[in-house]
Amino acid sequence: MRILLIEDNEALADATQEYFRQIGHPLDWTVSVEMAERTLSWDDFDMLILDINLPGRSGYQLLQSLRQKGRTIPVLILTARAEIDDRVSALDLGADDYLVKPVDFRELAARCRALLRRERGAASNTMVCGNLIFNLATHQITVNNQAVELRLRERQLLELFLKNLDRVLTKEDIANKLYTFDEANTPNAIEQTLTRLRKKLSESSLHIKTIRGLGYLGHIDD
Amino acid sequence: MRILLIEDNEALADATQEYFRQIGHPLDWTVSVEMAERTLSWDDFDMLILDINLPGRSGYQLLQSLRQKGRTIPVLILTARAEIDDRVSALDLGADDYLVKPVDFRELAARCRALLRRERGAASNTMVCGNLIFNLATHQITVNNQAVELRLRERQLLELFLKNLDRVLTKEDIANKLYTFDEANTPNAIEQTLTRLRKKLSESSLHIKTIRGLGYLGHIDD
DNA sequence: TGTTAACTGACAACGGTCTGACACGAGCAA
DNA sequence: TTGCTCGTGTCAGACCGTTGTCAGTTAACA
Repeated sequence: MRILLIEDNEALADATQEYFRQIGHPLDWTVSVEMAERTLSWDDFDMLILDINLPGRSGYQLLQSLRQKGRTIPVLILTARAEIDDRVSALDLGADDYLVKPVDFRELAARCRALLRRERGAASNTMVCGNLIFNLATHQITVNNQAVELRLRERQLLELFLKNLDRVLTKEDIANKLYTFDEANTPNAIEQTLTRLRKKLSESSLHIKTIRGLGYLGHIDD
Repeated sequence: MRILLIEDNEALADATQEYFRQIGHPLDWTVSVEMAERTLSWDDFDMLILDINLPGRSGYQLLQSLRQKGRTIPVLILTARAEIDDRVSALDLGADDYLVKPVDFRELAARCRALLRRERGAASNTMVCGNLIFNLATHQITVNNQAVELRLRERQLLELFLKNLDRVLTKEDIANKLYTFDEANTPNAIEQTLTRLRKKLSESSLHIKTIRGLGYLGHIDD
């Protein structure tokens, strides 16, 4: 669940990054449309938070060019109050939502969750896998109706496997989703987190299988 | 899926080789254009990563001569920031992509994957042969909708035969695709892997026929 | 039928993965 | 500041699966 923030105000960007880190969504940050385009050309994000007023090319131009290329990635626009009439054109250009500054981070996070949920085509905020229930909004996880306490990394990993059931995820895939650019780690960090997650989910019907030399496969197993 | 790196900086080459090994793409390395040409004349690679600034003949010359010979192999150029204006001419000369040093390995790997995918005919992410389906995205293989578990080498071999249906592959061809220089093996390693693959695919319509003294031929057979 | 290539069961070695122990930094309280 | 706790990454050694080798057998072709 990686998010890219395109925002030239460093203080705001820092605060946003920090908030999203705390709630468990790694968020990368670029200051300009040019940098964002470069990043998007090779890395894979689940959504964009895009400031409209940027030095150089404006956020609109980025949005427009993305949609012209047929990319459907969810985009949430940030706009200052003075630019509020822009919202119509923002939505017309293919933004999925917009938010007026100053932003309340909790609202921003909630709207992101909503967009990501819509993307998945899921109506509810919970993911279910056999006896395991994961509430994305409250971060509560239960196995057989018993609460299970997961740490941030474990939760991220679980969410990733639940979203990709019956699909092989390479360590690289996982690293790309869990870590931002400046958090490069040894592959062992993932193994370690996985060990911890497996231990905590030993009673659940989610089984994460190792495929040696390739990666991991999450599937239901009862 | 073999990649050749042409780079005179040993530290960088080592690190790249190590990273690619970890993500499962063996990578061979030569330090000069001359060596690369010799290697390319007798061995078969799926893509090149080419540094521009090399002692002796420059990377451009290699690229140019390859394209003049009509070779369409994907080439990704590495260039130092000072040479950034070169990118136009690099792309003009027939490079498929370029990257400015210092390189982020994840970006390098992602761009390589993108090129290889494009090469392979991006659209379809699955290869089908009768009742056998090989999903390149999820790495899952099914025969009659039953999952089949293959090991790394078996998967590589299967992919090779699927890409070369109705074409004879010599053992040497196969060795060239599966092994890097420093993994030289007896021909028996391939026979052994093939035995294992055939056993696991006994129910499938892919049949790998032995052509004594020549090699192997993969074809549909139902 | 003899010769040679290919096949395959058994086994060992290598290397990827797992996991306990520890290090380190952030957050917090005294 | 100091000291404590907690989360998470690193390290190193154990573990164990995959894969190459060996050797004996089978099949192909002259």
